[in-house]
Amino acid sequence: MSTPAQERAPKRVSLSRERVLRCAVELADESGLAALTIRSLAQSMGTKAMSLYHYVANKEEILDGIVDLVFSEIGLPSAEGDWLGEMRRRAHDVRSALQRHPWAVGLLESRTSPGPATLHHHEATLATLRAAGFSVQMTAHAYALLDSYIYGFALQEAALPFKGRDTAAEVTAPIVQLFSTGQYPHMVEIATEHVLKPGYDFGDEFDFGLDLILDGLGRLLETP
Amino acid sequence: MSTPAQERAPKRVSLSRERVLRCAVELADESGLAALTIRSLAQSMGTKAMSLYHYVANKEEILDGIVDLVFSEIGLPSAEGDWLGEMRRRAHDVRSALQRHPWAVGLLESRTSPGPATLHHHEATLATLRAAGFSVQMTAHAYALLDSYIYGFALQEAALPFKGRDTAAEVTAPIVQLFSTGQYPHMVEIATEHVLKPGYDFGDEFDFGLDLILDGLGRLLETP
DNA sequence: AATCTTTTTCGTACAGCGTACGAAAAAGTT
DNA sequence: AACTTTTTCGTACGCTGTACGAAAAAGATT
Repeated sequence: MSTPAQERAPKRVSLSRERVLRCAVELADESGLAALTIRSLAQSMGTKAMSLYHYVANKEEILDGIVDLVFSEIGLPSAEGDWLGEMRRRAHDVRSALQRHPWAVGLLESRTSPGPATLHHHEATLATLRAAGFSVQMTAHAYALLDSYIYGFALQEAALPFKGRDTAAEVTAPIVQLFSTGQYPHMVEIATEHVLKPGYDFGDEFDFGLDLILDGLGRLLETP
Repeated sequence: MSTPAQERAPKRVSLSRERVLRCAVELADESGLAALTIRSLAQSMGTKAMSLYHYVANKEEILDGIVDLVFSEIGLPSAEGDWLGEMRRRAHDVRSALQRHPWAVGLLESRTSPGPATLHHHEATLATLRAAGFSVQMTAHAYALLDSYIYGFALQEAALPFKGRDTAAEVTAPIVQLFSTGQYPHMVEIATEHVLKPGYDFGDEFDFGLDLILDGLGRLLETP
């Protein structure tokens, strides 16, 4: 080690738009979206701020780019497979991608120009629903419903002060203590009888809603 | 008019935490979250930046505060009413609040300390579900599902480049032109046969998903 | 009315942000 | 070796949140 281990060695790598975006994702994953500044990104790539502007027009383009990069990680559903399985798998894939990159959820709200990976993803999903027999209208309804649920779940998950199995207790217990016998009896009830139970993971709630939705959609497909 | 009509008259008003937050909401509504800076907020109140810090500790507290203010606009569901009607009304209320204040959706992801109005809202919703006969576990499932859907829908709505009835065409038509006979046939299909139809409003999709979800929950309540 | 105390305002300053501009350096071509 | 193109980046500007301490205003007490 030449540098006295103050930070991750900024290994100098030949630049490119692709690499800028990949490093941006990495940096956001490690340190959060707020830490993703042009200067810090440049430093993590072993270069200087203004050098990046040869590959991206501005920061907006970086944000658009990393959102599309997240979508590119998600496998495309197949119109040939059974739609229920494909939609369930897709839902899980999208959720886990948004779990790996929690900052992406907050970015979705402000990105209005989808990238190519995003467009391909939408196209493949629509194709699968249409092939399943849904009408054009029904496909629009179903897609809006599914994505609303997935994004909303990811949004709530990103806002949680804890993450994963058995990690809620540390945060929740003192709050419950504070509220007990107070003005929030039902929140305390949910906390003590559900959240604080061993093995609790908010992520487990995902399948409940997903199955209910897919069930409802399946019902509508059968009885037109 | 003394000042030559350059901006909205910054009517000097006696300060208070309450008023700071209210003005912050107003400013974010009018000019977007990015325009909500300490300096611009101060100017809109006819005072100077540092004066605000006597009422709020920092900007984070302002963001927490305005999110809670949005929740305070939403009527509380009643545990006495029929749960289905109450939950439907609540869903619509939350959605329209997030439509009035689109910036709030993006803020939800980063706020981990809910304010009093938010807590009261959660408490009342949980109470209604429990009173309807849902078990503790089922209430947790139902709440996560409903809020995921509502937030996710609001998120997608906020990301749309158009808003309201018959406004999609202007934005969508040129894109369809660009893509037609191209690699996105199903997106074009949805656009031409659904989105571009007169009277289209993405907001109308909300009820489809909401009814499907409430239907599914009702079914689970009856057959335990 | 004068003095003292507390509350409220805000001028100045600083580090960090995105990025415009143009020069310097490097790489590629002839 | 000379010229051209591509790539790097030093400097500077206006913006951000906010630390610090002084100034001003308001209230209290004598």
